Amino acid sequence: MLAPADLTRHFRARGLKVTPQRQLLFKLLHDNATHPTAEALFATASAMMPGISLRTVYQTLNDLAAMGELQVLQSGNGATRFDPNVSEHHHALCDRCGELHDVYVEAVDELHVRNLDGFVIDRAGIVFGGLCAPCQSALAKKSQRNKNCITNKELPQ
Amino acid sequence: MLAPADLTRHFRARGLKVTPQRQLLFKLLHDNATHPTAEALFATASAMMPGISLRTVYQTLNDLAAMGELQVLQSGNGATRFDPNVSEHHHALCDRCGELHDVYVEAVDELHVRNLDGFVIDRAGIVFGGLCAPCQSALAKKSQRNKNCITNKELPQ
DNA sequence: CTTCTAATTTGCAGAGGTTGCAGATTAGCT
DNA sequence: AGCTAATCTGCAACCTCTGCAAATTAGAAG
Ligand SMILES: [Mn+2]
Ligand SMILES: [Mn+2]
Ligand SMILES: [Zn+2]
Ligand SMILES: [Zn+2]
Repeated sequence: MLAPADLTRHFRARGLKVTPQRQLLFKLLHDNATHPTAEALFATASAMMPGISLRTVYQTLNDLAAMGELQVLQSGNGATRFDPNVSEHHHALCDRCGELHDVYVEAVDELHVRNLDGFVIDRAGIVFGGLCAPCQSALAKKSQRNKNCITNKELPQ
Repeated sequence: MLAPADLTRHFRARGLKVTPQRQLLFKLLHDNATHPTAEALFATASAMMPGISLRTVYQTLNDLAAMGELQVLQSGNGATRFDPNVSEHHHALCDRCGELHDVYVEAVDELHVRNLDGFVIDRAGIVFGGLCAPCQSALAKKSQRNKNCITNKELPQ
């Protein structure tokens, strides 16, 4: 996504107005690598601009996505996630904390794909599943704590 | 997903009952490559068994998914799609008709992933975007029809 | 075959995410 | 300062999916 000042230009050039609400969202999104949901942005925005409407957040996110300034991602559960990083990249989704990390994958378009059956590919999106570093430590600690405990299988029925 | 007869065994073995509703869904899902949504299955099921409840369809799909007999996919828009093909495969999503095609990709785990930052990957899901064969023909025909039309750019302002 | 009971089915209400709508407000041009 | 199209807001509505409780039933047991 472009910097706030550039977005301002782009919006005006398209006959769109640059309101305080939009400027705030431009700032909150710029360089934001958290892949926030609309609700998450709304929460942050509300703290800085009480009274801003969730509807406005959605509106602005949709506008930015339509302009190609945001990538739209589907988070496994419910809410859509918005990604200001529109460079070619992919994601690693942690099974434990649910966070999405940006990853860069090489030679994606050299993958050998079978059964295409005439389908013409023009892009690819990869989501890796696994555990992020912090969650690995957390799980390691937990299994350490349980080392002396009897397991379910060992319990008397 | 296993064949209906085998699912019946598995369900009974787990103390789950095999009702007519479930049997119908087993049949509708077996070898079904359409990646149907719950609503789609409900529509088909309703035609064959009037009165079946959408709630029951969801329940059975969730049970099957929990047993590992169905893969759960997120269709870009809203509804979850269910996939009885649980072998390792990926998908091609048509931009025009929205259908998902099964594709098989080789050497996925040999991809070079940068910026992992300690993340440990244990699986990958790839969605390719593009146009399926039928939609390519359809679009070719449409552009053929428009060949003699003046474009917007050429219109007198 | 009858009886029994835990599992299942249903219908409906309700949660979560997102959009349509219309009246009040305002950015930005003149 | 005035004008007007674009925007903001609040709310209702929509869609997908789940929780709940009463009615039904599969399948085991006698
Ligand atoms: Mn990203
Ligand atoms: Mn599939
Ligand atoms: Zn994590
Ligand atoms: Zn298509």
